[in-house]
Amino acid sequence: MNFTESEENYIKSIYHLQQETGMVNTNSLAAEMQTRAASVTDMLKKLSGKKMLQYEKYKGFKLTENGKKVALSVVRKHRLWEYFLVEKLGFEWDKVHDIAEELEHVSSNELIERLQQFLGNPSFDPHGDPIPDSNGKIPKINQLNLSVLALNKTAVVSSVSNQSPQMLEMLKHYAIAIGTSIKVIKRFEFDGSMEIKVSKQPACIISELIAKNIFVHYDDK
Amino acid sequence: MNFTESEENYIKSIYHLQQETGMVNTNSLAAEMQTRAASVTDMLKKLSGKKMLQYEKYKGFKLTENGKKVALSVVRKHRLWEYFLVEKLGFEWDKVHDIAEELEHVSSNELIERLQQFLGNPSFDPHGDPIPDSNGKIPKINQLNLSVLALNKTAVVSSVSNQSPQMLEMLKHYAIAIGTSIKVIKRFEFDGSMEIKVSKQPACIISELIAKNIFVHYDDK
DNA sequence: TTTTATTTTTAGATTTGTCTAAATATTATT
DNA sequence: AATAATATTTAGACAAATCTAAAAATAAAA
Repeated sequence: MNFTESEENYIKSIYHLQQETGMVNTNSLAAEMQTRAASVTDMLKKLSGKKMLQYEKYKGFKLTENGKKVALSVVRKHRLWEYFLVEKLGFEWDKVHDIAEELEHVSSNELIERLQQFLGNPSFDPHGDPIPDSNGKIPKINQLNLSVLALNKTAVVSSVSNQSPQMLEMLKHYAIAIGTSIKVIKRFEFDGSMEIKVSKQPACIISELIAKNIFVHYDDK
Repeated sequence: MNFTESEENYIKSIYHLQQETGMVNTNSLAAEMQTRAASVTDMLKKLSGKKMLQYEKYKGFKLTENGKKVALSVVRKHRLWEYFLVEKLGFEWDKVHDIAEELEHVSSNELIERLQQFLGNPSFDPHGDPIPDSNGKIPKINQLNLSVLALNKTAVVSSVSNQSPQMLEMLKHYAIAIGTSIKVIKRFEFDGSMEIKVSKQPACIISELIAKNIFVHYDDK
């Protein structure tokens, strides 16, 4: 089946929202899409006509299996393009989102298969988010939030949930990136900040807010 | 100024047509765009409102200087993406046109500047067509048609005007590609066919039609 | 359990790009 | 120069995606 750019964007947003909440409601989707509830309702009808949605008036909605497939294919394209932009074209990660939003709607499947190969079949995008394979399978990783990592256990930064320029600036300052080794030396009860040790850096202190946006996994050597 | 995908496509088509004829008329543009004359008229009004066109009702039209700039920027993007698809992703040249038609509308200027650098600032796309630079300047090459190349003068294939799968198949068979050295040994009056010598290949005969689609230039060593 | 507030949907309008059919202009032919 | 043929434009309609304002359904509060 064929989808317009707008339909793909709605499907992708619904996918992201239902990851959190299971069921999605009109207003939250309107907020996510930066549009009006009335516009959302119109699109819901269209998508449910195309069997992308389980939708009951006034009750909320979620993607069908087919809907999920479409969502994953868009997410896959988005993340592969982000990887391309950062790794091949040298963009900073906070600059790639909007461009990938456009590239993800280019329709050729062969393009995306070849791109994936060209990039060396990456499993994670530059923010650490997993890249679904062509069957929609998502690579899993046992990650936990840095704010709950056991003391003095070395772990590896696997993803960062806030991808703003401000966050990037801070992470650069602390020399933290995806793949960096990190351990927590001490936590301070007063404000939740913590002393950490980043590989090859002197120990330093980060705020609770930063920690909550960093996910790590144990190095499975 | 901002342009829709549709506006960009019209501007690009007008550009290509006016290269041939100077002035463009409604019906030929409708044919080129695979649409109806009435739709063309509607768009002409819109583009002339945006000062992209010199347009007089019933008289024909052509791009303004600003219009040409927009056209060249779209052509640039198209050809850079074609280069990427062939050289980096390994597509055959007859498969890249439709994909580049979509990619050319991705709007980021930084993207295209970085792509150009990443590709090594190519001057010609995989079909031998020149790639305008960021100022709209088009690299020139003194090319002539293979059908009028002087006998026994070695030249280099610089572009091929028919880019169909059928043409590609023939060229592969003759081991002719962009950059291949070639000379004409003999012309046959009977049907315009000619005996040629392609580097490292035994001499062979090609039809007049093939020759007319191949452009060459003298190797300026 | 009414009343109030919130959420969601409908109704109707708007913009963009397209279409068909009819009207008008231009060009070619007798 | 009148008529026929062709090219172009207008008028009016339609689908997609959006919007505002109002109505209807649901949830929360008194």
